[in-house]
Amino acid sequence: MSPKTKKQNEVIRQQSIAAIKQAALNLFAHKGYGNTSISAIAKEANVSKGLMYNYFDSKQALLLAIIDDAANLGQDLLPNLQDASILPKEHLRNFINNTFLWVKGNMDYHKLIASLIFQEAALEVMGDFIKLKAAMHIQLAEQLFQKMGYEDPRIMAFEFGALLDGIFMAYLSLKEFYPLEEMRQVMLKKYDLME
Amino acid sequence: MSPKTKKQNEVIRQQSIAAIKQAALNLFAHKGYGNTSISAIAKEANVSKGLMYNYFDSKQALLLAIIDDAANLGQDLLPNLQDASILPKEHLRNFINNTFLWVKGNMDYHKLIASLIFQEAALEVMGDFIKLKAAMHIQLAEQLFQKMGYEDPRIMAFEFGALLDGIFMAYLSLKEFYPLEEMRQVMLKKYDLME
Amino acid sequence: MSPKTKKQNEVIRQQSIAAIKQAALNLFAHKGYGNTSISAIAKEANVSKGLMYNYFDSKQALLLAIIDDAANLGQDLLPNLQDASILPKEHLRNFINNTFLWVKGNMDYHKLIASLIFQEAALEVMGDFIKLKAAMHIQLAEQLFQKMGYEDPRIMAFEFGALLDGIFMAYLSLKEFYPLEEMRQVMLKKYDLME
Amino acid sequence: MSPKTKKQNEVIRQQSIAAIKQAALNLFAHKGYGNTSISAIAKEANVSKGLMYNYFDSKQALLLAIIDDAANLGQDLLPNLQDASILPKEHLRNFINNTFLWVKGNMDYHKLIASLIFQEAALEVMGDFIKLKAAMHIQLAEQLFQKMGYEDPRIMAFEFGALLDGIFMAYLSLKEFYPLEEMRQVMLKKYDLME
DNA sequence: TATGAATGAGGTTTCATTCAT
DNA sequence: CATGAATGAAACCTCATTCAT
Repeated sequence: MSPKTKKQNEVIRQQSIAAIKQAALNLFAHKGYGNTSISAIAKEANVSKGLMYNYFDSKQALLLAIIDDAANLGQDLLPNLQDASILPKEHLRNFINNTFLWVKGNMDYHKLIASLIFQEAALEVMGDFIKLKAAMHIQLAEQLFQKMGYEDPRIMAFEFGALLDGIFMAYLSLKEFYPLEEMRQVMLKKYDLME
Repeated sequence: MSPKTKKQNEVIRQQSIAAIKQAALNLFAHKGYGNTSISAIAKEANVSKGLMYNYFDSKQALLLAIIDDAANLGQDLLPNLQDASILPKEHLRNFINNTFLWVKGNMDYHKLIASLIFQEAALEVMGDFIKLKAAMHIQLAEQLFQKMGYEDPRIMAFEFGALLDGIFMAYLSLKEFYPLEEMRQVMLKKYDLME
Repeated sequence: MSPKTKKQNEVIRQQSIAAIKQAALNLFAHKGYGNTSISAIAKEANVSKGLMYNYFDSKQALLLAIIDDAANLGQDLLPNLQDASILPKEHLRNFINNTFLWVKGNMDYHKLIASLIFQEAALEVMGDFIKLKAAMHIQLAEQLFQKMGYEDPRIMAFEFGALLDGIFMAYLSLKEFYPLEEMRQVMLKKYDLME
Repeated sequence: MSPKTKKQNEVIRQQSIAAIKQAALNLFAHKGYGNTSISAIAKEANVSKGLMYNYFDSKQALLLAIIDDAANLGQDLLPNLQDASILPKEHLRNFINNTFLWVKGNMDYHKLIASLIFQEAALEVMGDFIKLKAAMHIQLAEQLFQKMGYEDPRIMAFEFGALLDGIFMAYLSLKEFYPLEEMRQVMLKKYDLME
């Protein structure tokens, strides 16, 4: 009966938004964006369809919000090259280890993004966000390889990126049957990063 | 006055079927299976919606027919390991070269299949066809690495597969901006297959 | 190579027409008019769809042609009341016996007509043909009952008609499980027509 | 500001469901199930096509729901033979009177069910529901005739059923032109049930 | 803030009918 | 006389979105 305080409302809002995003991510990742209906998301999140439209303008807006979250989460992976107190080798090792950790812990985000890469319509909507990120990774790797004195850092960066992408793609497909940990070791060994 | 001969009809049928498959492959690959309507396919193929259903029982049957074509095309890539007159090294070199050629020449097929990997609904329908094929490639690579005397052929095969997948995935995304030819050289060098 | 004579052509025509009607009757009766496609009829009749349209202007025209055949076949059932050399009792006995024979021998016709009775659209198309026929039967029975000296021949005729219709309706539903022969005996006994 | 209460929603739901069923029954009965489109039902019920699918999974499910309603309505017709305080004669009289009343008051239900009997496809879907019911009626009549001391109750029951079916069939066809009330009297007299 | 009944555009599919040969 | 490839209207159905409460 008594009206909720602003703070209480804000908490409720955040909870609802989080539940919706969580449900949507789960369904988008496993069934695909096109095969997931708003009704299904609402049911999974235990809210009404109407509420979803209070927080997100459209199904597409919901997708973009999720992608955005993924991007923000991913930021932490990037080593700060400006930090001169850390050796390039260490940077690379951290990057590899962090990336493996992130993918293992955020399979749904990774799966969703991967599934969108092959849809031009999706790519347009996502405003080059993905391509940009891929380019950034490659560039960063190139700089590290250069600092480490490798001969052809650009091509090495491409190889590095392909290896990571290919490993994670197979992992998404095979899941627990894929030797993910062994592949991490392979990568560390390949760039002479074993501790 | 008389009806068309059987041969004439067969030619017409094959032309229509080819046009429909071609249009569908094109749209499926670029827009995604779920985002492509029968109407769009019919318009692209310059036939009526109804005609598609003369030749394919459903949209899904059309997809399966296209996947089947891809599978048949892909058969030729696999080196015949039984052929003892060819060295393992040569086998591997051929496999790599053929695969690069195939992907370059059949980008749409590759894109379509890649896009389906991340859709569980699609995977079920395709009856493990894709997983099977992937497994076959890995197994084949493992056998070759073993014959070539490498130490841990299984993990090497996984690395090999990841590298190929990652390269092609990036290529599909970046197209002419991706250094595909240089990556082929990288692979040949990596396994000491330069001529 | 040599052109067929007119007579030969006429024979072929009649064969094709008969085959089409036969197939259509069969399918209409068992699957229903609405659930039977022209393709199915053509396949069942072993002719092309186009040929059907040579002989019948439309699916509906084909239905009407079949109904017409049924009507003509049914004409023979009606006893000729003008023939004074036959007693009313004998007329009635013949009518009953002939009707049972006809229904048993022409289940498909009967089933088809019965299924159309409940569809107003069909009734309109069939131009009151069925209502007329039913009325004729009732009127005829009424005349016979009158001649036989019964008290309320009109109501008796309605009862007579209802009994016949009800028996045949159940027979169509239960087929060999229905005691058709026994019901014929019931009717003959009821009107004191046993020989 | 606040959402509708559960009770309000339930009322709305039931109203919509009733309107849809009513419209569908009307059209199914008069035009036939196969000749009635969802669009037509929606228009007749003054709702959108989509709403029908909120409440019924398919056109067929809608049909089944209507048949189910008819079955429930029809339950009341069956006399309770266990009730020893009522004479068989009375039971039979009640059954006849109730059935005539029911058919007069529920012509559409009766017409629909009758029309479905002749469609094998429909019969399969309805899971022998209709055949079962018919068999029940016959069996019940047989028991009554036996208790009443008739000689051949089984055949009498078949005759009884045929008469009822035939009367109602003709009534559905001729409507107000059919002497339904007189036929009821005929039946009561026939089994010596006049009060 | 929250609900879910309702909508309607658009998707997949069927099939009577046409027509070039 | 005969064929069957092709069409397109109309059927069934789905679902993102709106809106009264």
